[in-house]
Amino acid sequence: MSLPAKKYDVFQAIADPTRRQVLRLLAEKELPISEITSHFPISRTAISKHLKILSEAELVIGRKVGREKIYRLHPEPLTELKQWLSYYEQFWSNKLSVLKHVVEKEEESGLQVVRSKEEMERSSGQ
Amino acid sequence: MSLPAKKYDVFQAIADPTRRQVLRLLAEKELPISEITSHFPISRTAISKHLKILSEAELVIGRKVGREKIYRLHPEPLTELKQWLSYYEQFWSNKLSVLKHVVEKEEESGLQVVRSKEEMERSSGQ
DNA sequence: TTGACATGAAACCAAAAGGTTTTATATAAT
DNA sequence: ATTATATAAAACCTTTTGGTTTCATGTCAA
Repeated sequence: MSLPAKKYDVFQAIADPTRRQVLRLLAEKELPISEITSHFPISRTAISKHLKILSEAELVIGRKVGREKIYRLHPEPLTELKQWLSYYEQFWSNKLSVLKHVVEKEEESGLQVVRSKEEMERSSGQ
Repeated sequence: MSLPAKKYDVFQAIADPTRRQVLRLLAEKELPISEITSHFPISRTAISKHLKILSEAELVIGRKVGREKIYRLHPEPLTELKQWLSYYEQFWSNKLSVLKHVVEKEEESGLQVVRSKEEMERSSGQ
């Protein structure tokens, strides 16, 4: 009896450039489907499908108002992305973080680490 | 004449769960294709294709050593993802950032903003 | 109440994605 | 020299994706 099993996760949802643009739009303000569509060269139906996918990923929330369906941004699921990313941050970002890991390994191995001020500055440059 | 025009960008590259797992593996240490494959239930050829996609997105780098091709993580392109994400951080995360924007708007409009210490603390709670 | 508007839903389509199997080629080991 | 290993490349297959067109339905306005 597994859970509903969302068909679209955040990673898939943001993989498409059109959907990313839609998110940007909705970040400005909530909009009905027709208005969203007016920003794109594709059909209203296509946009509707993108919205359904974003909706399944819970990146947007739609509510019906009269004959319109108004969507707004719901950014919370992006935290999952952020967490995923955070794992890799240790590997790139500034050279300092690389140094940090070298140091941690050296500390684990019981070595004493001494670096000069000059070395620090060389390492932290972009 | 336009640039090479990468077929796969970071967003697409990380959309697939298998590719995300491959990245995780390579974060531990560099590995030849056959070893990577041994961690998955799919064929070596399939893994090879995933690696090609990751390679196009420049998330991994492969070098030939003897008859093996050894891949290692190259996380730099993830900065693009981070930048993309950073735009949305203002919208979710802590309530404080929401407050921050309210304040900015109020400041724009020339209003003076005064909040109590208690209000600050209430707003910053997870 | 009769259109016009906004969306929903279904049927359809071509291309891309994610696999497989088969065949070829270079390198290593015996 | 021969065989085993590691990968590359090509052909093929099925499902998913991103789009379209067409038709149905609910709501607003005249």
